Amino acid sequence: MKQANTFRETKQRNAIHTILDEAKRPLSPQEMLALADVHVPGIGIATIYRNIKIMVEQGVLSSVDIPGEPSRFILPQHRKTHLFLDKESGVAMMFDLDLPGIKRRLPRGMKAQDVTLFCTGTLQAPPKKKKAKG
Amino acid sequence: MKQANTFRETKQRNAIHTILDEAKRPLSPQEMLALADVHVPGIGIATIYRNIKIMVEQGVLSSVDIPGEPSRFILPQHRKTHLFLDKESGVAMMFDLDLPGIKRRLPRGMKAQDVTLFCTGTLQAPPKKKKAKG
DNA sequence: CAAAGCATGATATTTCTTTAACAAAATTAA
DNA sequence: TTAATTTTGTTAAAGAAATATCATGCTTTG
Repeated sequence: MKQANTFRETKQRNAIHTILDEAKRPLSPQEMLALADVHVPGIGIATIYRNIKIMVEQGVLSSVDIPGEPSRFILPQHRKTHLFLDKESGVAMMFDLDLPGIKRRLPRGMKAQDVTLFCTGTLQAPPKKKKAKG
Repeated sequence: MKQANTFRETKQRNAIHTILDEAKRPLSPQEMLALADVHVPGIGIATIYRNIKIMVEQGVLSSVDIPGEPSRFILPQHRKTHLFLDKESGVAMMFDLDLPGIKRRLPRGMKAQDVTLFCTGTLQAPPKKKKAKG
């Protein structure tokens, strides 16, 4: 019998979702490939792109554009307003920060819909979290 | 006698500089082609890219990266800190705006070298300037 | 104004990111 | 477990931006 078009659960698809959930930051397709490869050795770049496309259409993934860089992707629940990019490592992070009345402070004629900070510099490694009973 | 490697003055090169000087905003190579073509009909895209490269090396031009867009270029004397992009028209503008102590307000671990606002929305046409005796 | 050599325009090529094609493998429903 | 259908990995190919090539045209210098 012919089935309706439905999505299947695969190791690869689960791995892609897992690494995005754990990263909590925007990942490039290449970063996703490297991280997913730990869970599913041999996973191919086409699988990454294929699932990015599908997940974005489903609304499970959201894209993040960065100046002069390929797009990154993040789970919507991890998305924040502003961006920080460590240009050495290519690691991108998002963060929130209130900029009160920022839209009203723009020059005449600039009616902004979105306003985000884009910062570049160096990311210091956060102190290791102590595990309970660790 | 063999000449030292020197730069020559051409219609094309002058036109490229002129349009950048008049625009006072970041232009994409395609925008530059269209605008320069008014001054020098038939100018080719290769000439645009060639001169962009040369002028950037000379420090006469400075590049401006925009998320999800090809690079724009601006004369250094027109460069400002922040960016506004009209996504409809593709027109980019720069502006200054003080964000006091912004670097100190970033989350722990983010040591920023550069902090710029990136705004998208709609650009309203500025009111026409009246010329003296106009 | 003539020779030397840089610049131009048209086009081919490169580079990088993303998508397509397809046989084989994996998943699902019965 | 079987049969149907989706997914995967490999590899080719598409798209877009930027660069290289090269015959011809311009600038410059003497």
